[in-house]
Amino acid sequence: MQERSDTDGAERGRSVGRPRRRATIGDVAAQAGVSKATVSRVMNASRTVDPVIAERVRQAAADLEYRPSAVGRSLVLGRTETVGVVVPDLANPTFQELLRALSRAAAADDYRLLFADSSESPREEAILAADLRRHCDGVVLAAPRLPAEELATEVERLGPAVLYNRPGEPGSGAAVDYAGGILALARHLHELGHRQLVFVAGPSTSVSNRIRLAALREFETGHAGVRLQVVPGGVDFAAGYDAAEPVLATGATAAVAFNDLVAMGLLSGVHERGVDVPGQLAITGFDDIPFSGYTTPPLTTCHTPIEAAAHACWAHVRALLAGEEPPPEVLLPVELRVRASTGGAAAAAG
Amino acid sequence: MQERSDTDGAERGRSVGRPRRRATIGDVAAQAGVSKATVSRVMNASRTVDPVIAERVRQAAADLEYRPSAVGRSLVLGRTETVGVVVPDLANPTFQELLRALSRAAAADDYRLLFADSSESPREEAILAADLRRHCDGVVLAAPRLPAEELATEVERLGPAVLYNRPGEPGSGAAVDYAGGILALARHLHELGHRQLVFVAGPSTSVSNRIRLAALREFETGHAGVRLQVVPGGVDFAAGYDAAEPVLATGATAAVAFNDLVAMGLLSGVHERGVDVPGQLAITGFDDIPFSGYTTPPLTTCHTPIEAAAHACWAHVRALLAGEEPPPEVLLPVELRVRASTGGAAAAAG
DNA sequence: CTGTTAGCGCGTTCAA
DNA sequence: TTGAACGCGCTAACAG
Repeated sequence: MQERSDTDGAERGRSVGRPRRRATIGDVAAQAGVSKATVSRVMNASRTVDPVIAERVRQAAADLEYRPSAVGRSLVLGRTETVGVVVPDLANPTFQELLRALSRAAAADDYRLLFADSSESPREEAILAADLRRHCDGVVLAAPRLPAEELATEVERLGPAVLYNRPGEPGSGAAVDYAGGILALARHLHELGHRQLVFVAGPSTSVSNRIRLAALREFETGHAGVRLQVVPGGVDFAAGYDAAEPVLATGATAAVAFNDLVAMGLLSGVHERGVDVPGQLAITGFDDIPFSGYTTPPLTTCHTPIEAAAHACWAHVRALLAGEEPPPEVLLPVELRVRASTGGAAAAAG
Repeated sequence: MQERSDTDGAERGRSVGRPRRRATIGDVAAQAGVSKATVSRVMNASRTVDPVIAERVRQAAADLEYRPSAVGRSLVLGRTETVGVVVPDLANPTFQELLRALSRAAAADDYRLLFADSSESPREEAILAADLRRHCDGVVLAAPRLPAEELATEVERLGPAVLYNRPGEPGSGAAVDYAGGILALARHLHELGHRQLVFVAGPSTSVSNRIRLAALREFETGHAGVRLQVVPGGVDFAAGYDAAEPVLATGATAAVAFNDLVAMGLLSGVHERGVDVPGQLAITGFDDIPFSGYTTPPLTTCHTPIEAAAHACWAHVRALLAGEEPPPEVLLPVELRVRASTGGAAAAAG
């Protein structure tokens, strides 16, 4: 009656803890009656081994549930077959897609990915990258927030390092054509008759934010009658939501948001204030995240080919790891997606 | 004039390729005029070392840009301080949040995460988990799709392995209370007068799908007059969108979707057919992903505490790695979020 | 075709 | 307090 449930505890411990030592190559060698070198050859599918012995080794490995240690292998080979990835914010669907696509590309070459999220902090970014790098063969820095000179130093120090969305900087693998995309959006709004524009900015640490802003300023100077104002924003839904009041205060008829998340937040914020979109305010986003087609109204935005970006970055990584000359930076073309948040579809039809 | 741009090529190669060998502990030892053991002690902040010598070592390390190799360290320590994570589909915001939170929890303990996406394939899942496991100290399997027996075998084989959303199975670290959540949704719909329900199912490989369905069936038997139908769905937006026709064909007045993504797709699909939500069809989701509050109408759903899930799973991992008895499985409470897609808010007010 | 040997980079005994 | 020696698990040279 007062017997403690030792059985339970033991069973549970056994099934989860597995205190028993994992088999090593030596154990398998002993069990199969061969040398470690032979086991190694069998495990690496070297053809220069007697089929009978090979089978014996495989049997021993199976019996002992032998799993070659990647650490031992990495040490002698001098490579881990692992690459690190640092993103500024995994909450952004853009970086999710990048991570996913990168992971698949890496897997196709029998590589794995170490992951880290810097939470938009440039300091964290450098620290995380250096930490990951110690454990793997190279790193991909997605839209790093570090200033150009520091970043160049980091890239140099890190060794194989590839940048995404840092066009023109050393180590750049691929970058979205933000200038082209923003110009397409601006032209689209201009054609619809908008002259008072407001840019809901991203973080000042974001290079792509500066590119967007510069493109808009250029558009402003190049088109008489166009006036551009700027309100601070951020990277996420909340930033856009909070920008609703400042945006409306500018009196602009069209808002260009840093990205789709900001645009969606702005949409929500102005809706609550009874503002009609696109009637009183047209809104555009950037990225064409999966949800942007299903807001109310659906969002006019720029589609960015993330999968192509991931493949370009991986090709760059792969070349560096192979000691080859990396391919030139890829400038990823964007595609305007006109939806109802600018009333563009109706205008185009009419 | 015809001079080739060798300078360019060389500079580029230098800044990216870094052919020169990375410094090892031996190099630092030689440079500082001490033994490798002393360098090791300094790098690991052992207090038993002369401050003057320690400083000399640090200087040498800085000069040589020495980065201790994690591989060498892992080999001798017998641990990598890395843990693997396998998710069925990173396109789902739920798993993004889990990965993010898990990553932060791991980082707090100076661990890193290896990442893999199984694309909903049970086979891939086992392969990826085994592969990751060779490179690290343990794995977290998020909502694995493997059947119970095979999964139990895998968990046993993998060694430190923790499951998310496989309640009651060996290795389970945390699981969302889907039964409780689905019942809350069903009761909510029942109170609003709905009797004809339709469940837009998830993948048959998903245990949490079976839990949802079982809970709904139980609700059906326990409440006279309630009729439950089931249509096949899936995990994403497209699955919900494609289910619009079958759902409408059932004649049900309320649809319970597998998750928020499916609910959003369904919403979009029935909208296109001119169906009023919630007037002609009430719709509920599950997970309360960030976008669910901003659809039109906003989605009634169940909020799941992903961060708590991640922390529970990490606590489990941490205990296993320390050789301690893991904490008991955590059943994560869900919270009903009533929004306009069921008209619940208005009904509650009226 | 197989075994022996050496060593990848590091932390940790044990002596001095 | 420091250094020499050893070994973690594995693969690559070389010899047989």
